[in-house]
Amino acid sequence: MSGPGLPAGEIAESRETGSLAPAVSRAALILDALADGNGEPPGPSELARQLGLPKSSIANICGALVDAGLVRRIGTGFALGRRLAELGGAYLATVDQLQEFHEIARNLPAGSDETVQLAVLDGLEVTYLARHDGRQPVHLTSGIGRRLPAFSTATGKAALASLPAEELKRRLTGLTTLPGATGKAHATVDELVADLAEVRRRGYAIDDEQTMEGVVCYGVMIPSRQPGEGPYAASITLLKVRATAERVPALIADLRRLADGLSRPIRRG
Amino acid sequence: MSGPGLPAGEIAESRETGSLAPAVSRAALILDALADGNGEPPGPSELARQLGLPKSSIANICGALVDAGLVRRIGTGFALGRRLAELGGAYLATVDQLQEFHEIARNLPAGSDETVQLAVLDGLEVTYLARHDGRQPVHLTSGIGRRLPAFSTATGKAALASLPAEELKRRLTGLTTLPGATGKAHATVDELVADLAEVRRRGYAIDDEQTMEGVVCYGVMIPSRQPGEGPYAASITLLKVRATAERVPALIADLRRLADGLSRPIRRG
DNA sequence: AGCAGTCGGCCAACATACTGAACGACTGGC
DNA sequence: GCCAGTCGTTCAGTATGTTGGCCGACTGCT
Repeated sequence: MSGPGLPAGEIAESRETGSLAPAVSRAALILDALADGNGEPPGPSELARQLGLPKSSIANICGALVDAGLVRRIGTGFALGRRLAELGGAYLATVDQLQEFHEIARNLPAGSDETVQLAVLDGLEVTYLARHDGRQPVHLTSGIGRRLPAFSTATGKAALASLPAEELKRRLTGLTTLPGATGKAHATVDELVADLAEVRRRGYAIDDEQTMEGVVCYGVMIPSRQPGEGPYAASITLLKVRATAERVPALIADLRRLADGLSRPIRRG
Repeated sequence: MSGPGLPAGEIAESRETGSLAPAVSRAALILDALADGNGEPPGPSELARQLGLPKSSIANICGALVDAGLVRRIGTGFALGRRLAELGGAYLATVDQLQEFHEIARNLPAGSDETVQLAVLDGLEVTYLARHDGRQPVHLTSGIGRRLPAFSTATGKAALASLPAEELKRRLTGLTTLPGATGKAHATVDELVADLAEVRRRGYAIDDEQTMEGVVCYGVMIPSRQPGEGPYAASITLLKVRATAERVPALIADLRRLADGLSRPIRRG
């Protein structure tokens, strides 16, 4: 989840500057750092080094986070706490398309056998919100809450292609090469823009082994019912050997069905 | 999720007192309030009234939370944000029994057809961490991250029964009647203690229509591998009409298998 | 064992984040 | 169409949260 390493102190400054509640912004940075951490739970000193913040402040904020259940203590170190699972679940409960997604995905004629996912675009990344596990023995999926680059996933490209040209340009300003490009993924912004034009023309996005070798994804954009939420996208993931000439059109039709079902009815304003 | 209403101002004081980073504690209170909210997204005034805190402070903290992605703006109101789903997912990823749970639950001879859940005990409540959806058409489950009282659920009672007598007594001090008791659920602490003794003797907990009419749950305790984490518990949920004399022993055996599988191997210290 | 390096936790002085009141805009009712 | 009530936002003074330094304890090396 972590990006390329920034010099200590800069990462904190980048979001903390001018906040009206610095302690809260710092707490968020701490949570992000704990979410990235893979090894042993870091203590106050380790966190202070990573974030470029005073050791005492870290200790104070972590103490408050522990009291709130957002962070738990492991020995003298810190790790994410239970209440985050609860709050994450509460957030997902506010996405009213979620339950309909599961209902519809279960009944798709072709797609119900495969892995179907729902994601939301945020800047240049997508966050996966729901997953329908098909009946295939191999599960090729990202977990709920996983964050992936938008430009190398079918969901991300479908969502990016739906943005107004100006908005897309704004999000790409300052970038010429795309970070973390490996294998078949796009390496430059120009390649991405050309692909997105193709997506708009075709009506759906294709991730042909860009995320993982031997795996293809098809994605369509789904308009959000909730104001202020970036566009959603749904995708079907399957092994490339299963993506036969007769199956793919059926899957695309299923994605259209899913998009229709999640777009139409509006239950609350 | 919300308890009985406290007078405005008291709920905030109850956790904020003496915090070394008040803004962070207040931010956690705001998140909890947003998680409880069912209606329209509340604005600063509404939140200030609920929590008994100054309106300006709420606005400042919410601004920082929005910048961090933990909260999103809907018009002039606030709702939980995307990053909570990511952090919740990151927390679940630290529970290394989770993936094994899914693997084992899928292969249980009898239980794989039913709804199998994994929960963690926290005080007098349980938080559901994972769910295996059986092949039964009706899904009778709480969502991931849902919080329920420990004394009326099979998971909660299995976990409570595993606590040392002193620890259990400590958590129950000050209580004589159990809040929110309806229908067949225990109404008094004495009833609960007697039931827990029965659970210890029997080896597993039973929720016989205490949570929902027509639905029974069987639960077993699962020791935690992670220091500082309360005991876990697994349960199998099914319609009472399906809980026949030949099926129940098989389900109990499956729960034992699940508990064994999640207890034994330790991969990281 | 002895020492050096680092750890987490604590305290008082300072800078700063918090807050109460006032502002402009809006909605609904008499 | 006017007024009352409530909304969200802004601003300056002060209380308060932040912080650098210090302490005691621990671990790993020589």
